[in-house]
Amino acid sequence: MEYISSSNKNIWIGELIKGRDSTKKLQNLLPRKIYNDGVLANDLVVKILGSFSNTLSTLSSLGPGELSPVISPCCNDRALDSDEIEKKPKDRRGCYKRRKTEDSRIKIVDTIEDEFAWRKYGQKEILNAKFPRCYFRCTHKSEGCKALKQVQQLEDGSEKFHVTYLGYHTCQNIHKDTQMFSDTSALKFYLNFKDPNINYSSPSSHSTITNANITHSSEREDDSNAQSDAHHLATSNDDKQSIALWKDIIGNLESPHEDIFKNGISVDDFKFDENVFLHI
DNA sequence: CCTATTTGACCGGG
DNA sequence: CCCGGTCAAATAGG
Repeated sequence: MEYISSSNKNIWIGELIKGRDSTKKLQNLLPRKIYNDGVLANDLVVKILGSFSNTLSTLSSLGPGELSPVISPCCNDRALDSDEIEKKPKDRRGCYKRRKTEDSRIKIVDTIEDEFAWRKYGQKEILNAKFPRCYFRCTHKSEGCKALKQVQQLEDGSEKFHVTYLGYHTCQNIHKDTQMFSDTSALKFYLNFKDPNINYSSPSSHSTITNANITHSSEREDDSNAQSDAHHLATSNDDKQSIALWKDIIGNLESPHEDIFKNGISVDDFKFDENVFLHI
């Protein structure tokens, strides 16, 4: 297996960013509601974006020499001596990489419900915040889907929630069909939020949000996720421009920079998340 | 049995 | 070392 060098890595990242940005432009060019064999064109674009984003975030977090199969130290079943008590907590050092904060979409909504199925994996008290922050990951993580979601209730008494989406869904069957909560109180009970009537000392809640798109949507949940409303921006469908973008994207994938693959890495070494180009 | 949630421990960036 | 993000054992519930 080939090792990654820092120069190679930058080339890879550059190519991926070009592909991702072209895909975003293409998404804005796509007319709404293009179906082919029941597949919505924008859904495909979203999946492509997801693959770009996930690959970029994975690649960005890798250091030199980490391209080959990543084996975390904690996952090595080092031989446990018999005198090593089983209750000893595991050494989890190096177990997880923190994800870059890029590609986050922030929304202010009045329900944490959206069309995706999420599984809660954590909750934290945040310093100087009245309400805890809840952490969710996609239910289909086992399929390799890296989408995450963070939820925190606003402190302005508006009963709204600050939701941050991180990463994109790459899973199949991403749309869930049922509503989990019928009303806000059940939802708040579920989230285990503190009683908003109690006075907690909370300094000026500054809202400096960087590196993210902010969307205020007070109406319904149907645009609570960037993946479903991104094509709102679609205005023109300039076919020539569209074709050029496709060529740009596919070209990036099929004939990558010579330097990338000259060291014995072949395209066969890559396994794409989905066969997104089959229908195109 | 299985899957989902809870919750304190753990990790790592700043 | 602090704080926020994640892990994973214990627990809940179908």
